[in-house]
Amino acid sequence: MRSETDDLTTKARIRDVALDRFPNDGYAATTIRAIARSADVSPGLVVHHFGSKEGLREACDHYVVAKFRETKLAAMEEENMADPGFAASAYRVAEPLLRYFAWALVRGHRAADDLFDELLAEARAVTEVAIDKGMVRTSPDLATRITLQMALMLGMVVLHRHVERNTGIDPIEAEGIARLTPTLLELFSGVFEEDFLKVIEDAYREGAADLAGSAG
Amino acid sequence: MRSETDDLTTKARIRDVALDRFPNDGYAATTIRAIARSADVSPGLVVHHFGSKEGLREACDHYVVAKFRETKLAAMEEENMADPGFAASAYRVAEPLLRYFAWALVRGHRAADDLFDELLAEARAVTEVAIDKGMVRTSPDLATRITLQMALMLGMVVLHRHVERNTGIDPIEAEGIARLTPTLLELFSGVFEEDFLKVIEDAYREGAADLAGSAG
DNA sequence: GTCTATATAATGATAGAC
DNA sequence: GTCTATCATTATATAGAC
Repeated sequence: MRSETDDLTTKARIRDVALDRFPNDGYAATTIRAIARSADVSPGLVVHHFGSKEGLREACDHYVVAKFRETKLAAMEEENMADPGFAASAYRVAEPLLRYFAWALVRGHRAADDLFDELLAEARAVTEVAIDKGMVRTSPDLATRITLQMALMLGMVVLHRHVERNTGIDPIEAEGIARLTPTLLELFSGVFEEDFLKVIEDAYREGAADLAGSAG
Repeated sequence: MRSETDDLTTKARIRDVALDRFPNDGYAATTIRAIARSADVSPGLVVHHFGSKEGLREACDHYVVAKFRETKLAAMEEENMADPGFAASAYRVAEPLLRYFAWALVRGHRAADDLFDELLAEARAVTEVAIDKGMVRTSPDLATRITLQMALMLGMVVLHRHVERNTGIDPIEAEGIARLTPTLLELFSGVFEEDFLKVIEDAYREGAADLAGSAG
């Protein structure tokens, strides 16, 4: 699943290890030594490349956010606004990136805050178009509604472990979010205009059939 | 706002400080020394009372979870099931407790997992009754729907900072959750039967009027 | 770019006096 | 119950060789 830009410089390898460790083990528990060991380099080299542990963390932040933007924008073009209310494009990124983003969101990293606000601005724009087209319902306080829905959805990602524990489906995985989509549509069905709701439900059923066919 | 059981033993004071610090500063950054300083005791005493830093954390877990259960159960009795789908009773606890619970939920502490599952079981029971009474709609996969809604709502609490940043309303505060209720009702309106939705919307408007009157 | 060796600081936990 | 003093460990970051 490695992307075509296999930038496996040593520096990138260190960053990728940190990217994986920080959300899973926590910041303090992820020591420079542990990262160095996993990346098969010396602790000194980690510091050489990133200046400090904090520098490494910031490098991870910026890398993840940049990568997230790329993927998100790509997803936007291909299928524009299949289900605008969901900001579903936010989830079209690799699992480690999403996991890191969720972690940074909870810890309140600057870059993550900025990305959250960006996703929000985008969701606002998309939703306004969708309202004009009669797909999505308007609201007495649309800005708050969109903000809450974004926080709810990303919050679910943050608490994905509990969803997985209780349903066996992990919303942080691409397949998991797909399987949970019908239920999410049901939960947020009040946001959509009735006609459009039928359209996306049908679209999902087709997509599910496709998936079942290709995965079989 | 201190409860009538003012158990201000030194041990309780230390625990309260830790309760406040762990979610805000993180586990590692919350040193025994820092806790001791805030509680005006020696670092040695912290260890004397709780055995170790990990022991202190577990004491916090159990205290918060127990307190949460008390408050939740009390709220259950008085107004039974005003809006069952929301598991709103989960939010009738003091802000520091909710903040700690959210933190423990993200970190995956055992006691927090158990409480999450308990809230889920309760929401299931309440929802089934509500469905029988024609207040809430059923679902092709009710268990998943309830689990997702719980994760969404608690996830919003975990990401409360971002809601606050973007709307000026903080869902971790009692007043904040009250102000956000109409929008949450709107987002999840698809979950309720139409007649009942009107009932709770009216009930909210009355409540809001009451609040405005008493706060004016 | 990469390593080894080390300086410096801070932490969790212990021991024992009061 | 509460304190002071201290140990042992471990961490980040630096210095300098290769």
